[in-house]
Amino acid sequence: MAENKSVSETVVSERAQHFLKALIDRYIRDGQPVGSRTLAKDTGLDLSPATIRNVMADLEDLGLVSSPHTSAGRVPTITGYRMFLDSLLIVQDLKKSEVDKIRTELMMGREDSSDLLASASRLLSGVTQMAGVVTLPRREKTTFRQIEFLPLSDRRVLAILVMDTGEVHNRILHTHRDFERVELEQAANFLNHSFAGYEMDQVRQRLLQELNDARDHFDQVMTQALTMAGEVVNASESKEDCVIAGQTNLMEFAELAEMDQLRKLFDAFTEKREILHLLDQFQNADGVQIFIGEESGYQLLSGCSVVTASYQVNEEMVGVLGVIGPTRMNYERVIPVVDVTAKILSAVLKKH
Amino acid sequence: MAENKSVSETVVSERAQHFLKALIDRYIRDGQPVGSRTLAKDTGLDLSPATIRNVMADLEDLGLVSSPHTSAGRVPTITGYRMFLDSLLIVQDLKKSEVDKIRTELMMGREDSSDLLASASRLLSGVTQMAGVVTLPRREKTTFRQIEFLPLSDRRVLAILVMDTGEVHNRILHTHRDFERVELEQAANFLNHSFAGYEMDQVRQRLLQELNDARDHFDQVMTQALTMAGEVVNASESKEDCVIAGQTNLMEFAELAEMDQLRKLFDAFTEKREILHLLDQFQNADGVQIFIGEESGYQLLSGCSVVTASYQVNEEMVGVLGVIGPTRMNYERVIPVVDVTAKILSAVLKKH
DNA sequence: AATTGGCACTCTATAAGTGTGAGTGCTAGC
DNA sequence: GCTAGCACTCACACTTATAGAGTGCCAATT
Repeated sequence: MAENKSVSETVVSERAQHFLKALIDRYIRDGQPVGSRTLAKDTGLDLSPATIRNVMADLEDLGLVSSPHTSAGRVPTITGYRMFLDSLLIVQDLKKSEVDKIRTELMMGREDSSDLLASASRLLSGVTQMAGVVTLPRREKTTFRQIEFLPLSDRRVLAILVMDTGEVHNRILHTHRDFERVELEQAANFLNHSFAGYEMDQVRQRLLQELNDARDHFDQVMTQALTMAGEVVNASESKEDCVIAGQTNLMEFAELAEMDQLRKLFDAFTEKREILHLLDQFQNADGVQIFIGEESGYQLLSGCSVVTASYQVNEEMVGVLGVIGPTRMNYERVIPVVDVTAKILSAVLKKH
Repeated sequence: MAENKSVSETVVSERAQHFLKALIDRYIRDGQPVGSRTLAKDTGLDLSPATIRNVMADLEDLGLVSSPHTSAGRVPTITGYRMFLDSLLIVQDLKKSEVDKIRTELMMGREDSSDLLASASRLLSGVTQMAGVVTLPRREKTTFRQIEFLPLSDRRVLAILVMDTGEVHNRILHTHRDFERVELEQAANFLNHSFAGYEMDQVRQRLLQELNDARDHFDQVMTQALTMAGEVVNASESKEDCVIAGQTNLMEFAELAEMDQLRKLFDAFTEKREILHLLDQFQNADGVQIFIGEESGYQLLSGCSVVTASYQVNEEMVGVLGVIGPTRMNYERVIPVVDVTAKILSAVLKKH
């Protein structure tokens, strides 16, 4: 029995792991440092507090738990959480009734796909009581379905771009002369034939090529059409890229009580860039990913965790959805919720 | 000199008013109860604290100021604020440079009118360091310009509604059969001829009439067209109706430090209904309106004030814009900012 | 060798007491 | 009508005391 506690190998005895899990479970429950007495009662094993203390000391040496001060209980560290998440946590499936609730909620007559994503976000936040977030399908991965131009008055043209996800973008373009309806229709026809079914980044590239060609041939109409198309494609690019819901839920958590941090977080939610950047990393990961705020120096998210899963359209992962909440969150519940939501969302998006 | 202090008439002596103004100015400055000594120094008059105390006692009897506890200075009451705002406050015009800043900011190449409103909201919040809010033009007041239908695949039609404000709404409709492009064009043509230039509530009414007529004549195509139009018109109705920016600025204010209240406020911002209802009251008021949170039992806004002005399109007041912040705000500055922004926004909207 | 009881020690959180300063109200005098 | 003076009040900051939770370590037990 001369195993574990070996030099620098992070081998943690079976029993110690059990205690770590018990501690984290408890800490997640009531958010206060867990003492040896409490823990002794929590685990099924009939051990005295003193024994637990010894084990805790070992865990502390390994950097898995720490105490805020000498006479307080123990609190999991980031690495403690990591171990918990990676190997200790066993998530069971969501209850059928809950799955159904999510499904009906998402099915409910959403016509527009951006409505759908927004309601997925709201759903996530509602079910978990934390902040829900859904990235819109990445432009590069979505495919072009259709473009149309409508003449308005006074040298203005309304350009409409439809993606295969059902997203619609429109933009009013100012042109240097009036266009006839037929002209615009022709232009749209051409563009639709050339580009339908291509992914947006290909579309953008080919748009440029064709534009050069058309210029070379002094083809005015075509040049104009391509320019207009380029404009609306680029505009669709810069649109807001994720939907966040239920931010205010985060105000309830004691660990985020500091106005200052909370404000920074909320500002990031409005700005969205950073959040998006963060989520994009998980774009191509399979299954549920968990990210603990401190892990990557994002001090913005210190005290927070992000639980994500990506969703698909046409077998291709196009977006990420998830939940942002305090690191001390109920993962057992949140993980399956995120997982199921991603799957259902993919299913709903597919058949539309 | 047996004037003021008369029975129930709220006659406040010239001098007392002067002190009230000085007190509020000071209170707005540093947010703490103002004592007689401080006030004595603040006013130009060379009076002793004791004299001031007497006057303050009078003001307190009139309910214009109050002290949090016996040995604290005085704080304005709601009625005190009201008097201050109604008759004591003199706002001077904004500096030319600031006006220019607002103008350029709003002019800056916004194509889309909803972009424009959003950036007005951001502008308001940026300049005042509080929350900015702009209601979208009221549907009933905006006029119908154009509607178009585009055939998508699989019995779906994209309906596009353009208003005279430049707003564009679109919606994917599911129909019970496929439509030819020409059919849809005819339908759109008809609708455009019949409704262009009418206000949206008229459009909705007449849509219903025509629908009945068409049903009576068993005119299938027309019925379908009118139904589709009705659908997109109604959808445009239910869209989110105001743009709020810079909410997080409110987190800085000590009087809103209570998480609980702040959360309710933020929730109201996301929900928007209540805010909208509040702002709609000022729709037709001329010039800058100021609303003190407590005044109307909206406990949601207790501790807050709302400064608004309405903006116009085609000589008609269609929307409201303004700023939400703590009652203890710098009105001298905020009022002209709101005023000017409303005027410039109207101007920008006009010539588009 | 693992477990346990006992004990001294540490540190927090809470309450209770203490001064100090800002500010008031009142009264008498200018 | 204004002011100086004075007694009084109250919040706030500071100190001190106390209780409680929990630890670490050691010696005893199994």
